[in-house]
Amino acid sequence: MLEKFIELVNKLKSTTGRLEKEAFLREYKDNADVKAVLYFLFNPYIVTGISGKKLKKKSKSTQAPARCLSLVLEYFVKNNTGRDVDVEYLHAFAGQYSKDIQDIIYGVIAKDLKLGIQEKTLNKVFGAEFIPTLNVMLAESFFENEKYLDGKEFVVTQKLDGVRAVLIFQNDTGVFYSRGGRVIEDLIDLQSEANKLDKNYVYDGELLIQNPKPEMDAAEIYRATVKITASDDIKRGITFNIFDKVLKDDFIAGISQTGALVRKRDMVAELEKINSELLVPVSILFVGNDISQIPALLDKHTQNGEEGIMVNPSDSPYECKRTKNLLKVKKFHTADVLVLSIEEGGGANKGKLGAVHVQFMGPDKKLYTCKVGSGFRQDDREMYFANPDAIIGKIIEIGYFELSKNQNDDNYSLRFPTFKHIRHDKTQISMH
DNA sequence: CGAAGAGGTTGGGCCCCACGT
DNA sequence: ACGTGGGGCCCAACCTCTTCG
Repeated sequence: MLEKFIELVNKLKSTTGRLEKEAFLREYKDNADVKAVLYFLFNPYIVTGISGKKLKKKSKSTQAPARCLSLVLEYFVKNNTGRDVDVEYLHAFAGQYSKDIQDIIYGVIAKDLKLGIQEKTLNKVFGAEFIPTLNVMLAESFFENEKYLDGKEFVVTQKLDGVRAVLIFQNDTGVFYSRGGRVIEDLIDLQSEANKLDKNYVYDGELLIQNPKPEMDAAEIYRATVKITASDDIKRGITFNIFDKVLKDDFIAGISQTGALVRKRDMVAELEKINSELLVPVSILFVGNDISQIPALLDKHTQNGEEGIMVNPSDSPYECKRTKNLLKVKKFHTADVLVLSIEEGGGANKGKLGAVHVQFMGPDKKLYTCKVGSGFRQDDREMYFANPDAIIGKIIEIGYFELSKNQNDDNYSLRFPTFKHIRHDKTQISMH
């Protein structure tokens, strides 16, 4: 099993061409052993509890190595909580091999082996059922795709900052799935309300806490929602805010040709009839073709702490992928912040800049720190890591969505921070 | 030659689990 | 018994490369 897999790894690493990678994979179409490793590596529902930091732990005891890789995979499917004994078990097995092979074994168990292929390529070669996935419609940015709306009528709805969920009926039972395809268990009240819906359809929406306190802003409501949906307890007090409705057969096929406006009006009509406190229609705010209305609508729906708005062309399909037929309109802030230090990256960014630690000013005029690691280009990452003084102590402009807080301390941080450029003309921190 | 597709980086913050005190 | 750190997953943004049309 291991030898053949390593042979494939070496072939995949020998090229950057996707078609060539697909051809290599095709050679192993009938090799159940190799496919089993790929399945383990790319099935998102298999987790091992082992990653970088755990791998650095040194073994305290020695144990006899497992006989073969398939036993190791089997072991980690069952033992996935990341105990020291599990790390030792892995070290014992990997220790029998040379450095190169060890790296591959560790990459498989930590599930971070980079081969330039992922689930999409595997399913293209081995069939759509090979790696189980769930794909929902994801949005592109409005400001980068404004032209796409030219001459089209479109529908505007509110953008909700909660937890994305799709409701799919299986054997007459409503099951809620997260964006990553995980079942969201124990939403007992919502599941019983869901029985009132048409079971031939899939409902797409956002989970949010039911009665947020008036003083809570959108960020606090989001955190309160995650707190409940991510816990193992029974999940009560959650509403399902539905923004789309698609025939189940179409959803499984990956596209529904029914236009967005028709789908949304149908959904709103159905929910008004049911009149449930927990199944809330995301109402239509605007229908028309005047793009100049969008900034005004955005202003209106960010003033009281809302996240922004969403736009679908009226007659566009529901597509189970990231698409311009769903555009998100959000306001980003910019700030000039001070770089305190830099941090090395991982993977492809090893030996290059990973992130910078920056100092910014909170609304209380006190100074806080956070990290900024997105937005750098490859040549930036190389240059700043080789010459840290080119960025440390300098003011940089960054983009961010909002100031954030966590439940552990009183510190502020920034949500979705991204690097823009160095401000050679500035010496002071300032927030906009 | 630009758009689309796919892959791989990075952030904050929540949960649960394992481990050390 | 309790605090802390790691892993996994929720929210993402953004860059790079290949292939398609």
